[in-house]
Amino acid sequence: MRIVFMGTPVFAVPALEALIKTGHQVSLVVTQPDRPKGRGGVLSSPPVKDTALAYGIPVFQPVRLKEPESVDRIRDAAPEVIAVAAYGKILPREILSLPDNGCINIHASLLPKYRGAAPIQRALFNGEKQTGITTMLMDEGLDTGDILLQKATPISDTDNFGVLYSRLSVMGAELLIETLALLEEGTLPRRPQKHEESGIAPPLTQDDEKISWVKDAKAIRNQIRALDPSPGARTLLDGKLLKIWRAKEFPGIHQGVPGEVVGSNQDGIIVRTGDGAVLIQELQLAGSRRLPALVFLRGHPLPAGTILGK
RNA sequence: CGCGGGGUGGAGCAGCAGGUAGCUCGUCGGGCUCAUAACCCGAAGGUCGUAGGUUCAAAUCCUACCCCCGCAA
Repeated sequence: MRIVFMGTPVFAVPALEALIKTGHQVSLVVTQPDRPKGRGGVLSSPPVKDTALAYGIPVFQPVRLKEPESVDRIRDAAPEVIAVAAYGKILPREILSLPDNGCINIHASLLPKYRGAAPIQRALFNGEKQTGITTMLMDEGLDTGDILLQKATPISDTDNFGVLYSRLSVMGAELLIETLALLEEGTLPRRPQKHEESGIAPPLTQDDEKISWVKDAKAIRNQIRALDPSPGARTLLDGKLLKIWRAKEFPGIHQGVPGEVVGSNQDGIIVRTGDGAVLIQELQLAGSRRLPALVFLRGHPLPAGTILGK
């Protein structure tokens, strides 16, 4: 089919590549404008743009989608369907109504749960046992469109944000291809969401990154892995920023107050929480790199009684 | 020129009011132990990111550059 693809971060790259390799005609790639990134604010292009250019596909980076010029540019690409993956903006009605077959979005959750910007992180935060990918026919709401296809994946103990993100990214690409195949066959199912069962996955804030040691061990551990490898769960050591990258629950500890280092073993540093304890296995002090706990301890002794978070 | 921290033996750190470097771990050799991620004794290993400069003398002061990292966007 002739397709306009809209997407921005690395999550969307496998989907774009899958479209190309499956033989669809991607006539235009729409992505966010280049933005200053990182130290020094160097202008950098979205991953999807780099991919599109590598395949010689025209790229369009509108500041405002609603502008008539933006709409015209996309209309000129004559899409039979618009495929959207983590584009980063709500699509206005003008765009939604352009293709005959509508706009199909890849969303990284089993809708109607976890609508919104951070479905993967929120699912991890909440300790979900599974999540998945939904393709849906977009409407003007926030991830409220009719569901086309869904595919679930279990969340394992070793999954963190990075791992789950890339897994879902690939799953999303596969499900998009499948969705388009059924669309072409005319056998694509479609069902409205059960809105009464919906839930929102709002973007992460700095508060979400801060570890509250009075929470229970399981919640803290889930928070830590929801933020690995970016942006990291943070606490303080001696007033300095300390990021905790990897931890697990450590049962059998009853002494100490929340946030107190109660000891260490060959596997990590044991910290008391509001309920139970966690074993910190990987961490990073501001200015330094992330280190396995034991290596960290060589240069930064953490005697029992040290209180994290201040 | 967005703000800031840092580059020291294999690893993580200290030393930085200037006088050729120290700690923990690891490595190698030896000892002790039923045993050990334990302990004891000994050893190897560093042109202190790079290039200049100041000085009788620089890891320690100055300049430029490279690289790593945190924040903010």
